[in-house]
Amino acid sequence: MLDDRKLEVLRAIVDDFVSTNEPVGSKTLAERHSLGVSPATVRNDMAALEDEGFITHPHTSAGRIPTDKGYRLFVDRLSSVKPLSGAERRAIQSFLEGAVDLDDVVRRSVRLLAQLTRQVAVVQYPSLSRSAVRHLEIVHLAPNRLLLVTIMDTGRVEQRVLELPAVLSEDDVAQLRQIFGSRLSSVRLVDVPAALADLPDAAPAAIQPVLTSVMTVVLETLVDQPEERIALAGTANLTRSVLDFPNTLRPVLEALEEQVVLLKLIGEVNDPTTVHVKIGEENTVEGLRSTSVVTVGYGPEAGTYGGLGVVGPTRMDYAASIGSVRAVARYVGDLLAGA
Amino acid sequence: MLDDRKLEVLRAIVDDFVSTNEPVGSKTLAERHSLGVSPATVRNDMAALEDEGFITHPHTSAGRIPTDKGYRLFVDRLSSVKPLSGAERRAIQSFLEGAVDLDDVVRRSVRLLAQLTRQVAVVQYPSLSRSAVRHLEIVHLAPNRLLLVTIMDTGRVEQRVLELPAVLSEDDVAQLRQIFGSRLSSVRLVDVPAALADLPDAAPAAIQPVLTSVMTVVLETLVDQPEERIALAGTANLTRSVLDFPNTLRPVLEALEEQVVLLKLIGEVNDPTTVHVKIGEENTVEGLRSTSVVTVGYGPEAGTYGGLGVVGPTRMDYAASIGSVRAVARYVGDLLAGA
DNA sequence: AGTTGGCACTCTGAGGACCGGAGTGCCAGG
DNA sequence: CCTGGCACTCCGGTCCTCAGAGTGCCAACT
Repeated sequence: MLDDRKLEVLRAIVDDFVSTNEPVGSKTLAERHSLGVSPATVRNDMAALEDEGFITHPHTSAGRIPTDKGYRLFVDRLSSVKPLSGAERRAIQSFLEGAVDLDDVVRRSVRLLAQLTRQVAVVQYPSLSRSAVRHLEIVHLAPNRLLLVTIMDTGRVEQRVLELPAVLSEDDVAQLRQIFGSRLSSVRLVDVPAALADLPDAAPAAIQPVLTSVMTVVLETLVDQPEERIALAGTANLTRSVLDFPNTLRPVLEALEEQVVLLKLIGEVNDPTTVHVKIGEENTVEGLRSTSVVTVGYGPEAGTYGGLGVVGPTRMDYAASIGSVRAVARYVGDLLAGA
Repeated sequence: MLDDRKLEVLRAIVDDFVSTNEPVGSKTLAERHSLGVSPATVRNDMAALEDEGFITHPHTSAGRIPTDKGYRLFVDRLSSVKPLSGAERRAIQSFLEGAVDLDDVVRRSVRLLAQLTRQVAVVQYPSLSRSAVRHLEIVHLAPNRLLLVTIMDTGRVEQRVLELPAVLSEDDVAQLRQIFGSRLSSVRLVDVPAALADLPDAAPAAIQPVLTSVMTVVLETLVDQPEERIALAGTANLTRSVLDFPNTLRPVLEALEEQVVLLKLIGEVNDPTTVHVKIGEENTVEGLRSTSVVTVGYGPEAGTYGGLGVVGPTRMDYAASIGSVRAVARYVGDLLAGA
C-alpha cells in the first residue's frame, strides 16, 4: 500500500510544510526534493496518501498538508531524533550548572527548554509521591505555632505552618522532633502512613494531642494532597505560530494556565523513560487539540522524579523538539541525582 | 480652556470607547449620553479636546478615541474608583481565607485578581529586603552538607543547600545553630550584615572556616542577591483584547515573562499606599507601551511587603481595575499581617 | 505495472472599482 | 455660544475580474 516512495513523499511534505507553513504542491515538491520522479507521479502518490488519511487539502486546488495521522506516521517511522549541536550541549551544561537549588534548576531548565525549542516549555518539580523524606524539621515559631519543614531526597522542600490548640515547651518540641525525625527519615512518601500508624499509642500521653495534629498535617501535606508544582515558560513563542491556531490561541493559553491540565499532560506517560508525543486530536485536553505535546520523564537512572516537555503547534519540528526535550531531561536528571 | 462640558464629553468618549471598542462620533455621543447639547456642539468640543491632545482620529472621518493623555486626565480627574459589589467582596474573602501558607495566598490572590479584572494579574511575594528574620534553621543533611532555612516574618521561607569543605559533627552544627539563631532572630534583613560583622572574630577557632562559609551564603541569599518572586495569572485574558494590540501581543507576552520587567513594573511606585496607574507610553518598559498598568503596594498598615497589580489594554475599565487592585491588596495585606 | 506529459477544471487571493455611511469641519443664522 | 445645514473625506464592505497554483484524469510511453 505505502511503498517507500510514498513514505518519502510524506516526509517531504511534512518537512516542507513545517518549514514554510504553506500547503505544498506536487511541482515544488518534485523540484525541491530530489525524488527522481515527475510531478505527475508525486500527484498519484499524494492521492494515495490522502486516501489513507495522512494528508489533506485545505481546499480543492491548494497544496497538501499533513493530517494528525500523517504527523503520527512521520514521528513514528520517518523521523530520527535530531542530535543537539555541540554548542547547544555546552549551552545546556553551562546554563544548568550555575543553579543553586532545586527551584533554580527547574526555573533554569524550563527557560532553557523554551529557548532551545522556541516553544512553550513545561517542567514538573520532582513529584512528592515518588520522593522519600530526607529530613523533617520542626521549628518552634511561637508558643502555639510550629513550622514543619520537610526536605525530600529530590531536593524539594515543603513547609507548612501549624497552629496548635496548646502551648508547647521547648522540650516538647524537641521530643516531637525526635519522634518524627527517627520515624520518617529516609521513608518513602508512600510508606509514611504506615510509619506513623502506631504513633498515637506509642507516644507519651502529655504531648499526644499535639502529636496527633502534627501527624495530621504531615499526612495531609505529603500524602493526601501532595502538591505538584509546575513551571512554565515561553508562552510568547505561541504568538510566533499564531497562524497555526485559527481559533486564536485563547484556549491554548487558558489550558496552559491550569495546573491540573499541565499535570495531566505530563503525567499521562506510561513508560517514563521514552519520549512521548501527542499530536493534535490525540490530546485528551480540550484546549490543546490544535497543538502537539512532547513529554518525557526525568530522574536518576533508577526511577522517575517527574516530567517535562514542550507544547507547540502540530506543525512543529518534531525531530528537534524530541532531541531537546530528551537532552534537557537527561541533564536535569543527572543534576538532581547528584544533589 | 476646558470647561466642565468638555470634560464631560471626554468622559463620555472614554466610557463609550472602553465599552464598545469603536471610535465614537459626535452624533451617537450626543444621543447616548444626555449632554443636553446638539451633535454640532459636541463636535466643537471634540475639536478643542483634540487640539489639546486628549483625543485623536484614527483617520479623517472616523470617530474619536482617547489618547494616552486623555486617559490620564480621565483617570486623574474624571473617574471615581468603582467600589466592589458585595458578592465580589465575599468572593475575595472566601477565596483567600482558605489559603494554608504564603505560596497559597499569593497564588490564590493572583488568580483572583485576574478573574475580577479579567486582565493579567501580577503579585509580588513579600520582598526580602523589607522582611525581618524570624528564625534561621540549620539542618545537617550530610556530614559535609547543610541546609539553611530562613523563615521571615512575612511568611516567606528561603532555603539553600550548602556544601562544606570540612566534615561537621552534630555538635558543631548545634553550635552554628546557636550562634546564628541568637544573632539573627528578629533582625531586619538590612541589618543582617551589621549583626554578623564581628562573627569571625568572636567565634571559636575550630568552626571558624565553616562559620565563614555559612555566613557568606546567608549574606548572599538574603542580602546581596535577595530573590524576588512573582506570580502571574490571566495571560489568556490578553487574547480577549487582541484587537487592542495591533502589533500582535508578542512583545507583551515577552515582557511579562521577564521577572526583571515585572519587578520594575511593581517596584516603580514612589508612594506604595496609593494606587498607581501607568498609561501606554508612560510605561518605561518597551514591550508594554501599548498597555496600561495598575499597581499598588500591599502589606500591614505600618509598611509594605510588596506590590501587586494588573496589566491590560489602555482601553481598560480603570475605575473597576483600580477598585479591584486596591481591594485585593487590602485583603492580602491584612491576611499576611495576621499570619 | 508504473510513470509521464498534457489538459481542462477549480479555487484562492490579490487587485481594482464602486458606493453607502459615518463622521467631520465650517459657516451662517439664531 | 449654540445649532442646523452642507459639502467633503475616507473607510470598509461588496462585487468583479484575473492570474496562478494546484489538482484529477486520461492517453501514451517504457
